[in-house]
This record gives sequence, structure tokens and C-alpha cells, in this order.
Amino acid sequence: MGRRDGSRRSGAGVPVTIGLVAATAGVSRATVSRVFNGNPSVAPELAERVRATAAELGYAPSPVARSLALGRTGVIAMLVPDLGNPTFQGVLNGLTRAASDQGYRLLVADSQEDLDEEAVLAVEARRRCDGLVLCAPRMPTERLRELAPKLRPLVLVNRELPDADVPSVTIDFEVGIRDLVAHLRGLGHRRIAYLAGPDTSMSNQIRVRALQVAVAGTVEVVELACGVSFADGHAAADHVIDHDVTAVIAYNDLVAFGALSRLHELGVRVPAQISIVGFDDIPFARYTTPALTTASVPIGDVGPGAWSRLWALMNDGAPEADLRLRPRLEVRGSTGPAPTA
Amino acid sequence: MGRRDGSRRSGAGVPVTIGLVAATAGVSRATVSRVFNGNPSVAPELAERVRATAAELGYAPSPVARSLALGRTGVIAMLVPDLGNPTFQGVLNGLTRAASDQGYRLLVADSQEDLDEEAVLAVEARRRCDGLVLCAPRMPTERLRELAPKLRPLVLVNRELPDADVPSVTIDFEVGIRDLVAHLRGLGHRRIAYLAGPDTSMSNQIRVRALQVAVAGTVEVVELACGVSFADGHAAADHVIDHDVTAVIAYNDLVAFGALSRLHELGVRVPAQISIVGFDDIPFARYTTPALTTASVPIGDVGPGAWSRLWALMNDGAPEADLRLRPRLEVRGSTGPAPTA
DNA sequence: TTGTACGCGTTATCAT
DNA sequence: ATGATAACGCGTACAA
Repeated sequence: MGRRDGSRRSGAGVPVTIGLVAATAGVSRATVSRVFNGNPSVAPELAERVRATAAELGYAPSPVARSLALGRTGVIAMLVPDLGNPTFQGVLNGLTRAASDQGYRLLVADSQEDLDEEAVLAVEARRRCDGLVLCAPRMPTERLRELAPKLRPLVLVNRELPDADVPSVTIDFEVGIRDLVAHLRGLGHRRIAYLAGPDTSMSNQIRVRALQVAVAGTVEVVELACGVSFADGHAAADHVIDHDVTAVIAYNDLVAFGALSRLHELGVRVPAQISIVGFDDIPFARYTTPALTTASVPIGDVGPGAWSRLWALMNDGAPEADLRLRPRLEVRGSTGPAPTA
Repeated sequence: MGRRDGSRRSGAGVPVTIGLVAATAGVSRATVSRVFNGNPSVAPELAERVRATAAELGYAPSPVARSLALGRTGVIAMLVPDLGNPTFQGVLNGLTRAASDQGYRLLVADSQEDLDEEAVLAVEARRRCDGLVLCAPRMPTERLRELAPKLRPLVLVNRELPDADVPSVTIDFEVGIRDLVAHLRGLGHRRIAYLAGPDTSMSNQIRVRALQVAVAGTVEVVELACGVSFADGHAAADHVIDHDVTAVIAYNDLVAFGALSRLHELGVRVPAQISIVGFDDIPFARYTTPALTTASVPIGDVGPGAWSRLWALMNDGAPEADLRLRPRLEVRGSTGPAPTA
């Protein structure tokens, strides 16, 4: 070893290990170990003495050493493509809390949308922990499929891997889009603009496909390149009015906001002249003027759902069924009857 | 050990350890170790053979075992009081990216505002890692001071610990408030409402104190209980108009939005009748109508600043100076001259 | 009930 | 340049 003397850093005193406690208390290391693991086969008074000297010395078991000895770390990892994306805050929050209920901690890794790095990161993160929650929307399916065995116990977020025995938690975008379209069609809209997210984005592709299925020829859809942010929606609104549509489906709430804001500036009345819907139902979607009709995504359920599946995998080993979270149509003020031309 | 046979879980094959690779390749473990650590004192052809069998067996060094042997984990931890708070997304994002540049991963823990748990969590998180970034706004100073030695290498976020040799990264709320007040005073405002955050919140207390200092008797301040969200601001706006003020300083941008929205509903013109300012400069503060004047907080700099200090501590040991991030006054459309009564 | 001794998977020292 | 071996700190069969 590099530090035969047992010192950690210059200036640090002798390391207070289980051995030191044992020696000081005049017992064996096994006894100390038993005390700290609540093993009842230790004489109460002895246990107390051990606890006392341990406290005196400020001893606490080393998680790293325990991990090695036990073969489990008490940590799970989640790999996300972009920590900057607000969506993940809700997921990580839910995951952290759910896991902490069972005494598990969370390691978070960010692939920064780098596909090559992603696979390496996933494997590395997994090896450091007892399980992995993976969100890798861009990774090719075959790549994921060959990677999966190395990552087990593994739970997927926002994508499924059929016939690979990997549980997943997904959002049912199809249902969300379908309800949105049905709502608009019911209001008489027959020509709708879709403000698209990045076309490299998987969730945009899903929305586009779902849109085609949902309209089923009964409604005309004009797809407009846009983006994911307020600014993108703001800019796209100018193009919207060129296309003679009566309603707009935005990639997400932020985009819908941007469009709403721009239309307001342009003097276009919502929903009298144009109806707008978003997707997500972020906290203040209800407070825009007019309040935003949207597909409310139960993002807070993703983390707990993922944890429950990971937990099952790490124990019984019997994988739970996939969880497909359904957005709920939230009708507010930004949608109304199509204007009669 | 509980698993003398070396198996991890039933169904898993023999574990592929450094020993297996060594045996298979017909060399010693030391050699394999050297190869994987890029030690040049290995014959090129031998190294190649080792690499080959390792690849064949699918071997990768165990991070846990390495951590134990090396005395370092390659992981740092950050403890936050509430992962649900959007502020932390920017911090965690910056921290993760900065740390990953040096090959470090991030463990995130959430104390959920639980003061007792917080201390325990901090110590536990720290022991699992090589360093800790701590954000514990509510922890009593004495408690923190006695805890600090156990947490080193330690960096504090959003609070300082004088004379304790613990570097910190903070936001200079005083400067932000001061600039905001100066701006409003310059526009002729003499009676201002402050929409307060939770009074248990440290950052609210700082704002209140800073406000008192900034106005220095030249401006009258009416403090109104409010909160942190859009909804809180929305509700508080009704009280604002009862107090005959010409300007409003909101606890943060979200609150400012809420107030803005409500005032719009009430037919109060901003900034003609009332000016409003926020704090933070969240992404679409520039897109509200009117765009929000605010104190722009460089939240993205917190993570990197914390990492740089932690990194210094983990190496040279020479602590870097505290980083005090100054918000920048961002004048937009929500503020204007005070109406002449 | 307590102690002895080995193993977890790796790195590093020392000898060859 | 390579190998044998002692650590790292802990948990637990097994013996006592």
C-alpha cells in the first residue's frame, strides 16, 4: 500500500478504525463489528462499553470498507443526458426521497448528451453502486440491449426495451397528445400547428408520430420547427400566424408560453382567434393569461416508480411490470371554440 | 464473510476479478494492476496479452476495492436542503460538470429540511466520498462549527463560517438588494412593498436586513408576508394595492411573476401605476409582459466555484479565498418612474 | 457469548 | 521487468 503507516493525510491523527476501538476497549474486532451491526449476541454491558469507547474515539464504520466486505454499497445511480433540463429535477427529487426511505443514497451522472461517453459512464456508475436508473433517450437500441446485462439491476426511464427483462418507467405521450387533439377537435379546430422540439429528440419524434395517429386525417397538422424554450416559442409565433391555423400544439409548456406571449404582443387574442395547448403542466401553467390548457405529466411519480422497480430487482429479483404514466388533460383558458371563418 | 464462495447472487457466474485475469493470463495480480494503471514498467507484449484476456473476460477494476486500497473514491458529495428547489438544479449541474472534468462523480443527498437528519447525513455522505459541498442554511452556526472538522475537505454554499478555514461560495444578496433599491429610488419611488419569503428562510432574513440597510430611511418599506411561488405572489398582489405603494420588491422572480399576473387581472398597469422587481433572473424573466426588472444571480457559477475550492482543498490543501457572487441589476420593462401622486 | 482467522478486490512495497 | 505479499477496514463462518 501507499500508506503503510496508516496515515491518511499529513496532519491527520491515527485513523480511528474498528481495530483501534477494539484494542482500546479490550475486545476483538468481531465484537465491535457485532455491536455496530446490532447483533444481539453481545453482552449488554460489553456492548455498552464498546459503544462508549467508540463514541469517545469518534468512531464510525467506513462505508467503503463495508461496501467491499458486504458486496453492496447502499447507493444507486441515475444517469441523465442533461442535468440542466428541468424535467430531471422532479425525477431526481422523487428518486432521492423514495430511495432514502430504504436508506439508499443517490449518485447522479450527467452524460451531457455525449453518446460515446454515455455507455462508459453508465457502466462505471453502475459498478460503483448497487443499481442503475438510466435515462438515455438517444442511445441506439442495439447498443442498449448489449449493455443492459452489465448494468443490471437496471431500470429505464422514458424508454422501453422489449424482451430484455428490464423494467421501465415511461410517460405515455401518445395518450397526452391524443387527448389534446380530441379536445381541440371537439372545439371545432380542423387546422392545427405543431411547434416541434429538436428533431433529434426522441420525445419530439414520439409526439410527432402520436400526432399523426391522433388526427387520423380528420385534422390538418402544420409542423413548424421550433425548440424547447420560451424564446423558441416566442420566435415561432410569428410563423404560426402565417399558416392560417386556429390552434397550436406546443412541444411543451415553455414553448406554449413563449407563443402565448408573442401572440399577445401581436394583438392576437387567445383563445378567441387562436387556441394554444402545452405539454407538461409546469407549476405556473395555471397562472399565465390566459391559463394554459395542457397535458399534465405526473413527473413526480417517475422517481418513486423507478425506485420501486429497482428495489424489487435488488431483492426478490422478480421484476415489476413496466409503469406507463398517463398525462391528464388539463383544460384551462387558452383553448376555446375555433373561430368561424 | 457471508459469501466464501465468492458468488454475488445466485445465477451470477464466477466474479471476474483481477485475480482471475492474472491466473488466466498466467501473470501475477500485480502485473495486471500495473497494466490497468498505465504503469510503463510492463513489457509491451505482456501488457497487450493482459489487456486481451481482460477484454475477453470482460474485466474492469472494482471501484469499491480501489477506493479502499487507495484511500480515495473519486466521488464528492453535495448535500442540499431541498432538491425540489429549482435553485439547486443550476448548482448541481455546474458542480457535476466541473467535477467531471477531473474525473470526479457526484453523490447528492437531500436533507429535506430536517435539521437533525442533516448533520447525520452530512457525515455519512462525507465518509462515502472525498469531499463535501454543503448547503445547510438552517443549521445553527455552532453545530456547523463543531461538525466542520469531520466534514473536511468541505466547502460551504450560501453561508460563511468565519475563522474556521472553510471556503465558501455565496450570493451577495446585499448588493442585489442595494442595486434594486437604488434603481427604484432613482425612479422616484419613496414607498415600497417587500413581498417576503418564508421568515424561517435564511435568504429571506438576509434580504430583509439588506433592505433596511439599503433604504437607510430614505424610502419607506412595507413588509408583506408572501412566500416563494407564483401562487404566493399572485395572492399577495391583492394586499399590495391596499398599501398605497408605488413599487414592489419580490422575494424572487416567481413571486414577482405572480404579482405581475394578478395586477394585470386587476387592471393595474405596470409600470405606469406600480413598478415591480424580482430576484434571480430565471430564464424567462425577460419574456413576461412587461419584462421583469430583476437582480440577475449568476447561479451557474456556484457549482464551478465550489468545485474549484474543493479541488484545492483535496490537493495542495491551500484553501482558496471565499467566492462572493454579485448579482447584476437587469433593468427591463417592469420598472418605471413613480407616478406623481 | 466471545475470539480467531479469512476473505472482499485492489494497490504498492520489497525482493528478485 | 515481474512476482510474492502485506496492507486498506470491515463482516462473518467457525471454533472455543
